[in-house]
Amino acid sequence: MKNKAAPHITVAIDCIVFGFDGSDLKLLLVKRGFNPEMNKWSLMGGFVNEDESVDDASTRILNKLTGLHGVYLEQLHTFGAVKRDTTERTISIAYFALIDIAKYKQQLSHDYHAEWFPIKNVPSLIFDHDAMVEEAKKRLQYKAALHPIVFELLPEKFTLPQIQSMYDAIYEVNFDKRNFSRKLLSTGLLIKLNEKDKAGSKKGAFYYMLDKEKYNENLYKIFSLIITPDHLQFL
Amino acid sequence: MKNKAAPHITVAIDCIVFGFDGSDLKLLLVKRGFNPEMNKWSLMGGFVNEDESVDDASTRILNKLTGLHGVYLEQLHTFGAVKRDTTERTISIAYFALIDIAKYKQQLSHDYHAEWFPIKNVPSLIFDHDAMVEEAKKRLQYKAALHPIVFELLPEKFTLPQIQSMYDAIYEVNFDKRNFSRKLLSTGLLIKLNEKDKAGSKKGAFYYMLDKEKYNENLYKIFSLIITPDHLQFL
DNA sequence: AACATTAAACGTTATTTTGACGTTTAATAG
DNA sequence: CTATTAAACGTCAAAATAACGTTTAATGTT
Repeated sequence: MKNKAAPHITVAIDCIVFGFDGSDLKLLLVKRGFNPEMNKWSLMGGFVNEDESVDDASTRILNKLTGLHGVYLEQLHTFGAVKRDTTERTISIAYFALIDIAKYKQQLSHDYHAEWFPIKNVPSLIFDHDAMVEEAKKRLQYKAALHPIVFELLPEKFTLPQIQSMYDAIYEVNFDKRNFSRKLLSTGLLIKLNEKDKAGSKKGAFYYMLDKEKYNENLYKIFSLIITPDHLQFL
Repeated sequence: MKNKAAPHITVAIDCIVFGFDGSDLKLLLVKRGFNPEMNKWSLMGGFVNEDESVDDASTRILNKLTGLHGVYLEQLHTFGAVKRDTTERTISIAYFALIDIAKYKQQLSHDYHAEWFPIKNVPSLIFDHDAMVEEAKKRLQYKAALHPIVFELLPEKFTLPQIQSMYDAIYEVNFDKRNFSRKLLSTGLLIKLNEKDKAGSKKGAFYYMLDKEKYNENLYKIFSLIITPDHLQFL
């Protein structure tokens, strides 16, 4: 099939930005600043330029809002219904990002009116953005079942109760804290520090960090956290 | 950001078609019929029309070559490097399909010169099609770890040695046949038939089929097939 | 200083699952 | 009737599991 007759379509990028603040999983939304659907909550997005790859475009767009570099960013799914945008035919390549909220600099929020929402309390969004968020949540569940990517949501040092809170939020279940802790520590992925975080209890919880040297050989062990039927409801 | 200034880009579909013939996992390739790269092996593809969604486009393109309906088709990844196509800027939305080769009607192969290749013996492909195949293999490994989608590669009735052969091919390992069989049967996903397939041995192997009634409640159990470190090398 | 309180840490137990592997069986060929 | 072959059936010690209880560290109050 020759290329010349092929239609040309506008290609957009939409970003589903997940953040964790130490106790809750959150989603970053922006107020749309123009018609149609002005002033409604939306995912952050933009268009792909002619001289950049779609991955470069998504990095540029994400950096423009958050000011962050080196954020975990993964392509999710391309949404391509004919009438998904009311102005003209547009396909959107959706990416999801994982951000430690403590690292997020809010310097751009006056430009975009960006705001974090708890994942359980997301307002209705424009176009197919609701569907994008659902798809991203599901992808996160799949990915986190077999890969420790959710550590991208944590700061360099974190506690066991914090990690568990994050897993509880992602899978929408309550893991047994004794079994969760035993299994996670048995993966060999963590280094225990001598400092404690006293914010959550009187005793204080030990800080941990990822053992980068053993990461590659132990990362597959993360699956053992989720093998109980209750934790596999997302399938 | 307003839409009017956004560039328009050609949007293509490329299909990675996996098939299983009862003993080997295979990939369907076509000989490219026009320049550039005429007569070289390539994935099957086409362009998205203005009046169809990307999912409809992929179904149309796949049906055009294979003649099959109801084929398992899943969006894989959008490839969007600037110069991935030498004629003009094109992004490609890659899908992978799973086909039972016995159902495949070769009526189109004179149009496209389509041919099955064993997954371990794939020739070099045009553009970024090699990367698409690698990405699809990895996605299949991820997906099959948590979901019994690979049954889409099997006929209605299949044997235990056939399923294992398929898993061995997907994960590039040799599962222990006694443990594999015990675990798979313990999922409750299969119904044992009274017929035997005598092609592979003198005793003959019992046929099984999927228990559709118990599918939803048992599908998560498929993960138990792959929890040994050797089987998780794809992570 | 003593006591109360709280969440984190440490732990127990019966059951289930696991990997590694051997043996028996069904059916065909000679 | 015997030999052969792959499928089916199985054993076993070790490891992991879910469910849950107890102890500890540290702070606040009296």
